[in-house]
Amino acid sequence: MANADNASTRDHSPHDHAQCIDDALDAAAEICARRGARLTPLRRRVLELVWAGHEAVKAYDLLAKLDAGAKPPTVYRALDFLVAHGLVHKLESLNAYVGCPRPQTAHEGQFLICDTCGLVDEIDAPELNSQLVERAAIAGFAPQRQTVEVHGRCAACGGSRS
Amino acid sequence: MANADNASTRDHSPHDHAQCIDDALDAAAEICARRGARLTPLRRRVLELVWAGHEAVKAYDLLAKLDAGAKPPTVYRALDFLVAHGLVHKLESLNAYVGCPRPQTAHEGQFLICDTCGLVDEIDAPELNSQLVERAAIAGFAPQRQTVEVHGRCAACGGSRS
DNA sequence: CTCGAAACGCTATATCATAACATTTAATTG
DNA sequence: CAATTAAATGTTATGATATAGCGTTTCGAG
Repeated sequence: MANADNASTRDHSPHDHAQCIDDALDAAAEICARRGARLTPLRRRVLELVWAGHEAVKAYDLLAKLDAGAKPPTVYRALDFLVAHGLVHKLESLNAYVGCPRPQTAHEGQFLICDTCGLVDEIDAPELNSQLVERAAIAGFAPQRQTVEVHGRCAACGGSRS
Repeated sequence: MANADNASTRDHSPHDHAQCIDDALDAAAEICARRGARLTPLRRRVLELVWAGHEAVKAYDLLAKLDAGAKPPTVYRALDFLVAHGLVHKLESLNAYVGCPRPQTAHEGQFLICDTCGLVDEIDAPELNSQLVERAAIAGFAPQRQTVEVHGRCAACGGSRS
């Protein structure tokens, strides 16, 4: 029973993905404007490419889709900017990137990554977050950044049901 | 107030680290024997090198410490074995490796990583784990592997106190 | 002792990422 | 609006991480 209203950002159900891209670009423009950050054509283009789907994207794949002749620093710099502004998250366990569906509010991403179809679902689990912080505090540890990535099978690929 | 009895595996307090290494090697030997897995001299040596401290270790640093002339596949294969048997964990956010202090029981690691001194503290937070699983279930997602890595400052480096 | 599987050595190459410096573009300000 | 300067981008080179593929050695099973 797929349910578009559950807490997931997105599943692989058919949807108007052009809308996802538009939303992401619009949100990015607004956020950058508000902060005085420059969403240059290059950065905008990279963001658009990252949002080609709801899957993780590799830096060199982006590179290949930019005008021929683009060099690695070009794409890495754009990604650095996008990550710094929370428009894109880096998935450490994949060395890949994914668009952030809720860039308006600063947050660490927590991800469900389907190893079968590649879908990346960013979940919003504040209770998880606070448990992690609390748990760290017990050890006298001051958290600054967290990586939470769960690999497995999404619902569409036969996760809990089929 | 460092306290050796808190839930952390280890802090940077002075301790008999030779004992840590011995324990790890003994545990590894027993586990491998029980499973019919071969803890060869090379694998044992790599495990020992990983346990040089409670910090994350890079594959190429290990390589440099092996007999001159060792090639990358040598160390990566040893690490693959150690990781597969839960004797070592890979830290995805660092592309580095750390010895597992509790290899007897299969588990996913959850780590507090001090960006100041490099200390890696593997915590055991089953409640965190089950929350993650539960949260995944809501999305119909079947978890198979998780990466939980928190970066920040450990107590000794001025995390919660000094 | 022989055989077959596992481990290891080795070469080459793929993949991921950044340092350093030159050039261009854009915002600032006089 | 021209001069100045800071930010962004282009470019070359290289560093860092990781694996494919194949030949050789080691080791346990029969």
